[in-house]
Amino acid sequence: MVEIPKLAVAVDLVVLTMADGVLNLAIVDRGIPPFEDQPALPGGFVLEGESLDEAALRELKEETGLDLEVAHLEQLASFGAVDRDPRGRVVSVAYLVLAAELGDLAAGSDARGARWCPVNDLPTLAFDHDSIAAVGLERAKSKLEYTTIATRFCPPQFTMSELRSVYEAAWGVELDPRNFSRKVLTSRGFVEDDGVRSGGRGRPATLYRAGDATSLHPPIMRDTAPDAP
Amino acid sequence: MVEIPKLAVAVDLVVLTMADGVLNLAIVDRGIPPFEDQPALPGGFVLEGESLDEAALRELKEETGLDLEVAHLEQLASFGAVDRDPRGRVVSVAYLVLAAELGDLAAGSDARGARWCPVNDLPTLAFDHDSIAAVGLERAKSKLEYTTIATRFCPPQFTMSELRSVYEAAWGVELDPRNFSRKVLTSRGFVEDDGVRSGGRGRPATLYRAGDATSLHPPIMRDTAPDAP
DNA sequence: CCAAAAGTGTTCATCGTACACCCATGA
DNA sequence: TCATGGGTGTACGATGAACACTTTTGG
Repeated sequence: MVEIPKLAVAVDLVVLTMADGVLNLAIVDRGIPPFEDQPALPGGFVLEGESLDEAALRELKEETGLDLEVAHLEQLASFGAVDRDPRGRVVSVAYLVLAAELGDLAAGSDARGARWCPVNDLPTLAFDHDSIAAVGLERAKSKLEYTTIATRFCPPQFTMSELRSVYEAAWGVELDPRNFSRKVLTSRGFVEDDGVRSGGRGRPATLYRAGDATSLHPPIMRDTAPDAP
Repeated sequence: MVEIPKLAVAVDLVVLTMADGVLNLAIVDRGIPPFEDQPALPGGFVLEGESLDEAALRELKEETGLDLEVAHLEQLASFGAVDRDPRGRVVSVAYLVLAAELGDLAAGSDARGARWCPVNDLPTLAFDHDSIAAVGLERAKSKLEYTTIATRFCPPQFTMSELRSVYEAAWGVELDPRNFSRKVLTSRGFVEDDGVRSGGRGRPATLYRAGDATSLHPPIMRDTAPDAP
């Protein structure tokens, strides 16, 4: 058999959470070259004995302390430009992680620090991580339309307002609370009743938890801007 | 710096075409172990000096003679189970290729033969290629809904019936020719007028060519089966 | 003139949107 | 009882499905 070229394979994580009414991205400050001290996505190399998903889970745990109980993880895309890493040839498999609001991040092994950053105010990231983050953001926005992942941005119990604010923050629009509520409640399996929350001003809100359904039919469509005239 | 593990990286191609009114998948018969003589997806290892996309294009050219003039190519997903290849650790980046009807396939370097196979009558494939093919098929079906890729299954000039038959074959449904025509023609940029074809029985059909648009708003939705009662 | 294929017009149910209105609580 | 937030009912325009009907060719 001819010789098989071998390449370094990394996983990079686009970790999104909802905090203070805006989407936030997890960022680490690199503690080692290349791009030392520059912000980047959390991630690391895939080891020989682990699958891609296992590597993503391990990095997720190491960098954010999250596990799958509270987060949604899915593969995003792979990035393999020859010169994307100055150290040499590295193929990166990007993952998308969605989670409810978390505490502060603890810096991982080769990171100087880790923090949340509002997606509308992102710094320039190392490597091609700007592109990767952009792909992840767009995927998250578009999956809100036809899946129930919005519930993954919410705590186990949430109100209709909280769920709606996920859509509003991600899409940058205002949605009619009444029509939104109806749409969610008539989508079988999107949410289940789970008690009532009193304590705030105004009428107590019904609490919901995520339902069994993963896809939405019909979708909740955002008005993607039609072509310019 | 700590040592970086290196892995073999392959690209595998899910090449779909429309022939005889059904979707067909490109299959090669392996000429070398492992899985010698078994059917598999076309593909091969990524070389050190080429990007993932370049590797996919190269394999596409080698295995089918296609180039991007006539085909649509997009990344599908990456597969990285530790034991997916008996030779050792191989991460595979799968690509989806859509093309109009092509001639016969020429077997590539390490393939004994290559052929088209109707997707409803697929043999068991080597490695985890069954899963990869399934993901590719599902992706193609679902992209018909909200993108204009259906035109990629058609020759440069096509009739409305031909375009409709793409949807009917992929989804296994019958669509009303009149409503379908209206929907396509009112989606700006989906198709452009391109003459008339006479010669068959009946009224001559208008010819169309692919338009500029890539996404459809609103989508053409298939009735995904609602949850069982 | 008839069959076959392409395309138009019309009707009706359904869905999204906008918004008036009612409900339940804390201060 | 008022302000505040939560939720229902209703009217209207847009969209999709079903299908009668016209148009244009070949035999």
